[in-house]
Amino acid sequence: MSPASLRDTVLRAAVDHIAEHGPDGLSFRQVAADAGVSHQAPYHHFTDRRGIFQAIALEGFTMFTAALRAAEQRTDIDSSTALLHGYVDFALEHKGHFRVMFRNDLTHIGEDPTLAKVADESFDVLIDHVQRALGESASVDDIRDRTVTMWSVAHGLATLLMDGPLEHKVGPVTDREALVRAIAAHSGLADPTTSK
Amino acid sequence: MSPASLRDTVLRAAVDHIAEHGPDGLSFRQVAADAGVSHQAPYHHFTDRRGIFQAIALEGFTMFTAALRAAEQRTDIDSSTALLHGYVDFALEHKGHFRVMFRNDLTHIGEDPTLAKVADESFDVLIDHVQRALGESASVDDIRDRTVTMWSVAHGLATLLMDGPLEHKVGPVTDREALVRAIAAHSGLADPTTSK
DNA sequence: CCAACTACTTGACACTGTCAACATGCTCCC
DNA sequence: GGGAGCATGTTGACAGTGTCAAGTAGTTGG
Repeated sequence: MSPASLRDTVLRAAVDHIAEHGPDGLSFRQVAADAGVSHQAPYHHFTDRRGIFQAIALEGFTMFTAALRAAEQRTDIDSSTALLHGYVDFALEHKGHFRVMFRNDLTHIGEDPTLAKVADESFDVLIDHVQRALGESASVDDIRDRTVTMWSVAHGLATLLMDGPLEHKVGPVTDREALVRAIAAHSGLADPTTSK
Repeated sequence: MSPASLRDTVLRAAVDHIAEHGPDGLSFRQVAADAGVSHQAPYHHFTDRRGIFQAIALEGFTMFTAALRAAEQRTDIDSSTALLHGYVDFALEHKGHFRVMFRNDLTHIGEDPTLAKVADESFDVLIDHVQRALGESASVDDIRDRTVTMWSVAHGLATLLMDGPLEHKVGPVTDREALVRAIAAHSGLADPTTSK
């Protein structure tokens, strides 16, 4: 097994497991056993159990930033709706990462400057977007409030869709595209005067 | 220790612990020890570890429904903003419960009809509110979309405030009242009958 | 009065994360 | 070339965890 391979094997196994069963049941020893390696081998790639989560979150936020930036470039829908779409789609398509990224108790992001920086870049995509949409004359407070609004809608929708209570309550979402579009409209996100 | 007392003691200790350290570090044996009782005693009140979380979620959703209904009655602000306020305030004032309520992996709400029913009642407050606000003529789709929007904003804001990334990014929220009000306004939540 | 039940105990088991000490191969440098 | 150092892995041990099993007081009801 080449140098980076075991690390990668463990990481992918962990992400897959988390996507399906959540982060809590994840066993350090189990992933080691699944990789056909001794129970201590992963310790040479991650300082401890938390290290795996930090690595997953790091990878996740990196992909997240790229996904949001890419979504913003869509030309078929207004950029705010596109950003909302990108946020929700990423969460649902990368559950293994997303489930960890916002779990402070798992990552202790405050104690990991590298991780904090990468996470910041993701959020900056949102802030920059709002800033650009509102123009130079916008007040700091206005930018803040709109960013928080957009972020709340996106994050709330993503987590509600991912964890189930929403679908259980309002029925299965057959057309995510339409739902996201409707919510963007209803939440004032897609207002033509504030989008590109 | 009287009959219901140990159950209550364990429950309260668990809620307190979760509010401070999250649900994952919670140790069945530790709470038993803290209560000055043998490590197996709690099993007579909760079938297993999950049973504690189900009990917490049950209690949580019951309080949540009451809190949302109470918030809706406020007369100083419009009822949609009030509901948003109620949602966010409950989350931040009952972290120990809220952290568990939406963690399907902890409660397995689908396997517990009683819990599912109580949770449904909470969400019904939102649905009923939107239905009442939109009036009889509103289409099913419209009600659904607006409910999901409102729910997303509320849930997103609550979780982002609770887990920190928001405050870390946009600075500490000194005036939650004002922030909630601004978000309600920006997200078209305030007075849904005249927005859009 | 005794059988059933509730509330709780002690004891054991497999499993977990982590510390420690040891093996093995690769690379670098004198 | 050869040894030092390091990365990668191993086995062994430890305390702590959730949970099954069996036993013990105290209460209750027929």
